[in-house]
Amino acid sequence: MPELPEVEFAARQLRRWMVGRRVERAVAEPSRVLRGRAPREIARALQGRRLEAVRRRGKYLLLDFDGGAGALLHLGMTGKLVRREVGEAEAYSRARFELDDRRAIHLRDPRKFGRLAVGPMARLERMKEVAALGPDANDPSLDARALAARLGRTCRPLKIALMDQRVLAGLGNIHAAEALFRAQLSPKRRSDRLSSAQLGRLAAAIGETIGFAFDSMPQAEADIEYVEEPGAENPFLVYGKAGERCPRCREPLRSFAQGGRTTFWCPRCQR
DNA sequence: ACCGCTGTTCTCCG
DNA sequence: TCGGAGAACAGCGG
Repeated sequence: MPELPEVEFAARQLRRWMVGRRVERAVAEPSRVLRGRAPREIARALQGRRLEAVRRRGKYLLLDFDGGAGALLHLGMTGKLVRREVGEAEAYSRARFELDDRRAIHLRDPRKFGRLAVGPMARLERMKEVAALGPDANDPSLDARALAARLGRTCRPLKIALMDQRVLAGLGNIHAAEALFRAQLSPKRRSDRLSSAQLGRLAAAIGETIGFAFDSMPQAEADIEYVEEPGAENPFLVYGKAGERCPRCREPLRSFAQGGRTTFWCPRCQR
């Protein structure tokens, strides 16, 4: 499920549900989500702590508890946060925080691609995956110059570089393809050979892509669970639309494999 | 029944 | 050291 917009949605939900609350019990099942750490380490690190803040860095969630304690959460491909009553079962729950309001926040992750780590926040922030993250794709100061500094570091194809979290944090397969379509740039182009006009277009396109995704998402004020209805229409411009006509030039859209993922694009108007 | 997949990380290879 | 391919993780939906 999650790229940057969905993770931002999860961050907002978590703030509403959990900031200011005390964790009465933290429970985790042994699973690869814990990366070999013992469930009781989760319990020991978080039990009795009050959540002070929730931050998002790219697709990571950083939970700041009192006393400098922290939790680092990545939703992987199928992870999601849900709120239940304490005692209510949740399928595929890999960890849960039982709060002082009789609610339990579960990390539900059927495929176990997600990740939960706990410990002093200072240590979590020094972990390589977090420390090496590029600037947030949603950062309003991301302009042509900033993008040039990031993309100039590699000669890989644009689409691959945009999905590299060390280059830019937050874009995944869908939004990288969507941003390139909006910028009219080929996913195959070398990252380090863009003109400043093209970089400007790309910076704007990334902002539009993320903004559009935010806008088409339910706002986190209500206690709704974010689930796409089955049969809902594909909301994207090119993702998942191979064979359909380009919304800009009517050329049939195409797809091809790139870095083990499927890239969707318009071969006519993306150059 | 089979294939693909909104993510990350690892290994193997050039 | 870089980069590409493929595998692994594991369940669901088309």
